[in-house]
Parts: sequence; structure tokens; C-alpha cells
Amino acid sequence: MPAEAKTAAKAAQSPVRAAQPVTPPLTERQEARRRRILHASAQLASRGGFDAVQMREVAESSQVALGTLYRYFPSKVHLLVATMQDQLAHMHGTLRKKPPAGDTAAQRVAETLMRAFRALQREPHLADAMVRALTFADRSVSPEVDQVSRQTTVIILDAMGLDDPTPAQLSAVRVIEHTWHSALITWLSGRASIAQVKIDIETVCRLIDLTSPEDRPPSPAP
Amino acid sequence: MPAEAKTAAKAAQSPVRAAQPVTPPLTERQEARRRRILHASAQLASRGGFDAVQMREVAESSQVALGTLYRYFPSKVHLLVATMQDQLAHMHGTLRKKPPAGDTAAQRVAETLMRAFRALQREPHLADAMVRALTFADRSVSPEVDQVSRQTTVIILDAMGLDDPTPAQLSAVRVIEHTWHSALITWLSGRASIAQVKIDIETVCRLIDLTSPEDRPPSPAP
DNA sequence: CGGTAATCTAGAACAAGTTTCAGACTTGAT
DNA sequence: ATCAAGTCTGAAACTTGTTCTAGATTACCG
Repeated sequence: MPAEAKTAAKAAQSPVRAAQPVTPPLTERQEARRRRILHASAQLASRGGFDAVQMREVAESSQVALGTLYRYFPSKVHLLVATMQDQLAHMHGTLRKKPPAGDTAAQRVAETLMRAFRALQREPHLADAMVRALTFADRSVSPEVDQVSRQTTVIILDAMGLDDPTPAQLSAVRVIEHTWHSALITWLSGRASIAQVKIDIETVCRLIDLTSPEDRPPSPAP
Repeated sequence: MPAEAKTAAKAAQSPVRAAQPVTPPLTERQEARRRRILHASAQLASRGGFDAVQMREVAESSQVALGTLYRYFPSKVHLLVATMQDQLAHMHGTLRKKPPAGDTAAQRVAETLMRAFRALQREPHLADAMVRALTFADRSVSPEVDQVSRQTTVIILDAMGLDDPTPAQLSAVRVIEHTWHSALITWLSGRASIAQVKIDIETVCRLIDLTSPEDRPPSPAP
């Protein structure tokens, strides 16, 4: 049993930087199947978003029986969250190569998120599928969602250049993540403009200066 | 046609304080039906959350044919978002009677949200159903979701004691709402503790001091 | 190699959201 | 009071996520 669920469950306990799960030995063909499935999922999602990812179609596209698909990913939401993990890993790689160049931590985080946002704008349907799955996920997907959250946290902390955040900073990072997800949703459902998302990201990033005033004096012009 | 959708669509244009929609004449019996439906929805939601609100059961509980239910609320998500509007109106009334008493705007907003949070804790399943519906809603529900958002904005601005917010303040309020929704979700899915939600709300409310320094000097102890 | 446990496949079956339809009932205008 | 238009009902049908089953296939152990 490939067992995504079990797999990620193990990783869902220690704080920020948790280890990758102990990969339960996957045959080469199984690894290939898994990749095919994730690829098909991303492809269908890119076309028509959440609704377009239909389990029967994913199964067909990836040349796998429906039952097998469900063995690898126990639900549609699991599948899409895994797809998101996949894409996030990509993005993290990309970001690592060209780190953000702002002067303050807040600027770098905002720049990082805006870069990610622009990437999502190129595939709005895919973004829709992944984000909707993420926020719709119930407790049974918590371990996987948590993993996504942890990965996002790492990306933000990287941008801040922090290794050992205080509780206050962790809270600020959580608030930034909250804003990030929720702002994405309002944008995806057409209730907020791109400009608004940008402003809100910049606004929330100001919290960083508030929790670590070492980087630059926070007080605005009087 | 009672037409929830049309109804709320009309309200979804002017900024913050939009007027109530021009109620398309509803007979008394129709009004009663609508109430029965919302009541059944809230009741089922209180039991088992999002999944427990099954359209057939709602129809049966409220003594209405399935087709009629769909005429009043074109989808399950529409129904639950309307349920949320209902509950929000309640809450706003309650809050009006006992306004928050903090010294700064930030304190009052945090207090208000924590009060709402405690109310939700009393009916976690209902909260689950409403919040999941809200964030899962696609474009077809935008007008209604927007209405909820506007109502929330009003509540927050009330707590701030503001009537005529600047764009920066509006952005801060949006960020607070984002955090509010997303923090609720992480709590509901068991990924964050109540304490964490509290801290995050307090953290994000600090943004208020940042965008309107008139209320009290923001600079922390050196 | 041979056997056995695990995995995979095809396809049926089930569950819940949504749609459809014919006929009964209400409403509002004349 | 009557008629036309709009609503409501009950029931069946359709869609898509999910589960189940029986029989192939594959992986691994001795």
C-alpha cells in the first residue's frame, strides 16, 4: 500500500521543519504511476479548475484503474493537496535559485509571495483547484495540509532570513499564511482584484517589522 | 421566483456599506418557507457540520419539496452561505447591545472577534459548515459571499469606531478578515489550538495601530 | 523456478448534489 | 368567481465522488 495518508501522518508532529516521511518502499512502476496521476491531476486542473479534476478522468488519463487511484490518494482532496505539495516543491526550488533581494525582511517576504502569486496567475485554474482543495480539506487530510503549511512556513522564513523564529514571529508568519490563502481565494472567485491582493500582502508583511524591529525602524512618518 | 441569487447580486456593487437588496415581494408563506429552510439547515449543521447538511434532509425537515429548496437556494453552498448571513445578522445585533470596551481600536476589534470566536466554539459543527461553505464557494456564489464579507467589514469598522476608513485601513480590515476566516479553518480542522487562534487574532489586530496611529502611540518598548 | 501475498484492473454498485417533469395548488388581475 | 401565470410537490433521472468485488498480474521469498 503506497498510502499517502499514513506517509504524511508521520511527518505531522514536530514544529516548523519536520523531516520527510519515511518513504515506504515504492517500486519504480509505482513511483511512475504516482507521477502519472499527479501529472494528470495538474493537467486537468489547469484546464478547468477544481471541478474539472474528475476522478474517473484522472484515472483514465493516467492509465490506472479507479480503485488504484483511490489506493494512492484516498480522496479527491487528498489528490489535489498532494498536487499542491508537488507544485510547492517546484516553487521552492525556483525561489532558492533567485532569492528575493529586498532590504527588509518584510520586503523580501512580500516579494516572494508576489512572485508566487504571479506564477499562480499563469495557471489560475490550477491555482483554483489547489487552493479550494486546501481550504475545503477536513480533518482526514490534516496531516497533508499541515505539510503544505509547513513547507510554506519554511519558504517565508527563508525569505525573512530567519532560522530560529520567536513565538511572536511564528504568529506573524501564520497570519501571513492566512492572508495569503484567503486573499488567493477572494481573487480566484473574482471578489478581489490583483491590485488588492498585492496591497493586502504588503499590508500584512508590515507585521514582520512589528515583531522584529531589528531589521529597520518601524515608526512611520509623523 | 424567490431568487436568492438575483437578490444578493443587486447588493454587490457599492463599497463597504451597501443597501439591503430590493426584496422581490415574498408572500408570507414564502417567507415562512424560507425561514423553515434556514432553520433546518442550521439545525442539521449544528449536528454534524457540512456533511450532515444533506439537501434531501433539509427539504424533508423543512417540509418543502426538493425542487422548491433548490428554487430558494440554488446550491448547498448558497444555502449555507445564506445560513451564515443569518447568523451574522444575529451576532451583529448582539454585539451592538454590548459594544467592546477596549481602549484602542486594535483591542476592541480583537475583543469583538474573540467574542465571535467563543460563540462559534459553542456550535463548532455549525461553524464548520458555514466557514467551509464560505471558502469553498465558487464564482456563482460571489454576490452572497461578498455580502457576508461586507457585513463582517461593518462589524469590524464598528468595533474600530470608524465611519470613513482610509484605503490603508480598509486593507488592514481585509487582512483581518482573511486571518479570521483562515484561522477559523485551521482551528476547525484541528490544525491549530484555540490559544493559537487567539494569538493570531491579536497579532493581526496590531495592524490597526499601524494604519491609524492616532489612537495610541504604536512604538513598542525599546 | 513455484507459490503466495500484495497489487492492479474492469466494472458494478452506492451516496449525495443537482436537474427535470407532469400535475396540483396559489396568487393576482380582471 | 374565474382564468392565466407562477409556485410547489413527488418522484425519477443524471452526475460525480467513493466503495466493493472477482479475477488478473506482479513482486518477492525460499
